[in-house]
This record gives sequence, structure tokens and C-alpha cells, in this order.
Amino acid sequence: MNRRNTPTKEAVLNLLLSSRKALSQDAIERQLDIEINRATIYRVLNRFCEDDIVHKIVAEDGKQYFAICKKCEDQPEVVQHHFHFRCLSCDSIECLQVPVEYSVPNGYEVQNANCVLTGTCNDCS
Amino acid sequence: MNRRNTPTKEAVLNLLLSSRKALSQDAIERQLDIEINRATIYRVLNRFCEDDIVHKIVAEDGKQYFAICKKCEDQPEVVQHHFHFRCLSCDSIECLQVPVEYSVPNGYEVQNANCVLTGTCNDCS
DNA sequence: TGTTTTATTGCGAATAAGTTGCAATAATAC
DNA sequence: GTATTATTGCAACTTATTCGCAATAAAACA
Ligand SMILES: [Mn+2]
Ligand SMILES: [Mn+2]
Ligand SMILES: [Zn+2]
Ligand SMILES: [Zn+2]
Repeated sequence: MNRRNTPTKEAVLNLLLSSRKALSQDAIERQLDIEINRATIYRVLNRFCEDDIVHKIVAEDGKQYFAICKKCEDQPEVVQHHFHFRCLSCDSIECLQVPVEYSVPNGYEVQNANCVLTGTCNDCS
Repeated sequence: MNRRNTPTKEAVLNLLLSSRKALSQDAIERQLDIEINRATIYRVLNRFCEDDIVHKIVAEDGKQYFAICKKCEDQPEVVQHHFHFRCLSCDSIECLQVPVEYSVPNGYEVQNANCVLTGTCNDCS
């Protein structure tokens, strides 16, 4: 299943790269200068997830948001599980450079973490 | 907006009280012995949330799950923000007695936390 | 106990997010 | 240039949740 380069893919990727925020399909479609079909955007995003180029966050609004997995400058693995913050005022979601720390009962095996803090961000407070 | 006692309300509450898991509207409807309309179940649950009898968890499947806010035995405020665990094998969600610890950048104000760990639970591993 | 008030319910329709099948298009390899 | 097949657009579909509205029934009250 070899990947191909397409204008769509490039456009979505560039948008995510230039955005400080995690974006929903909806937001991506609106912010793109070219028109891309909804289903296509989802497919591109899901492919990015499979390829670990992007990670998906599900917020308490039940919607999916996507953000680049940036290796914050040098550290190759800051990408681990980190908190996300959703501002109720400006309705934006961003990755926090705050690792998720937890322990689980015996016999539990954690594969993934989806952690979203909600409140007011610095810009809005 | 005074609350009234109804069979529906009691039934849903009892089910949640007796369940070790967080339940979706779907699961509640299925597990109830009496028939209750979908919309009604949601309304009952949302009222419980308003009254802090129940808390809502949104999992990465985008669905809402509801669990009793039990004051784990004595401690009046174990109810705080805690992790939840979703087992991909038995597809169940439970509250973990594990508090969510985090720090946020200056100027950020956290009002709520929705944290779900995903993997395999003890029963399934 | 009968009457009034209004919270709660059921129903059907609406909304919204995300997915899927299929045929057409277009990267990429040959 | 031609063939292969990943990608796209479109429309239809699924699933979760909400909403308007009229009917029902708790609870307060006379
Ligand atoms: Mn992130
Ligand atoms: Mn919980
Ligand atoms: Zn904000
Ligand atoms: Zn399990």
C-alpha cells in the first residue's frame, strides 16, 4: 500500500504544520484555500495517523482533532502521551508539552491515552 | 427547576449504582428491565450530571459514558479528576482510583479533565 | 380529596460527525 | 507511453445525541 503525493495531502499537511492548534476536519476544510471533499480529508488524516505523522485527539465534544506529531525541537520522543488543552472560550485545542503520568492496577496494559483538559487558555484569561 | 422522582429516574440511578462500569445510553437501555425512551435516558443522565450525581466520560470512540460519582468509601473528595480505562477487548469503561496529575502553562485555568487510558484490562489480559 | 402547576416523558424529526461503496482520476512504476 | 492501483469526489449511510411539542403525571396546594 504505497503512498502517493497529491496536492490534497500536501495542503492538509502544510496546514497542520503551520497551525499551532489541533484541527478538526471541519476547521481544515474551512481553512484550506483549495476545495477538498470531506471524506477525502478524513481519509488523508487517517492515513497520516497510520503513518504516525499526525495524532488524533477526541475531545469531550466527541469530535476528532488532529495535530502534527512534532518532535519538539530535539527530543525525539516528546511525542509520547501528553495532555491536550481545550479552551472553552476560543474553542481551540492544543498539545501541551506536559506528559501524562499514571499508574494502573495490576494486569492492566495501557496502549494509548487520550487526555484533554478543559478550561480557559492564556489568551482568553 | 425542582426535580421530581420518577420510575425512570430510579431505574437508571439504580443501574448505575449497581454497575462497576461506566455505561452508555445504549447499554443502559439494553440493561434496563423497563422500557425507556432514548431521549429520556439522555435527559435523565444529563440531569444527573447537572446535579453532580453522575459524571460523564467521552471516550476515543466519541461516545458518552456515565458513571456514579462515588465518594470511594470515606474520602469525600476522591471524586476529583481521575483516569478512566477503556478495555478494547471487553469494550468496557471503568473509573480508576488514579488521580490525574498535571501542570499547565501560566495563565491557563483548568475546569475539567477528560482522561481515558485504552488497552487491555485485568480480566482480559 | 380534588385542582393546579409544571417537571418529565415519548415520539418523531433534526443535526452532526464520520464512514463506505463505487466509478472516475491521476501518481508512480515499468 | 502504458499499466497499475492509490487517491479522489460524490452520494448514501450509520450512529450518537439533541430538540420541539403535545401528553402525562409528580408534587404542591386549596
Ligand atoms: Mn497532541
Ligand atoms: Mn469516573
Ligand atoms: Zn482560548
Ligand atoms: Zn477487558
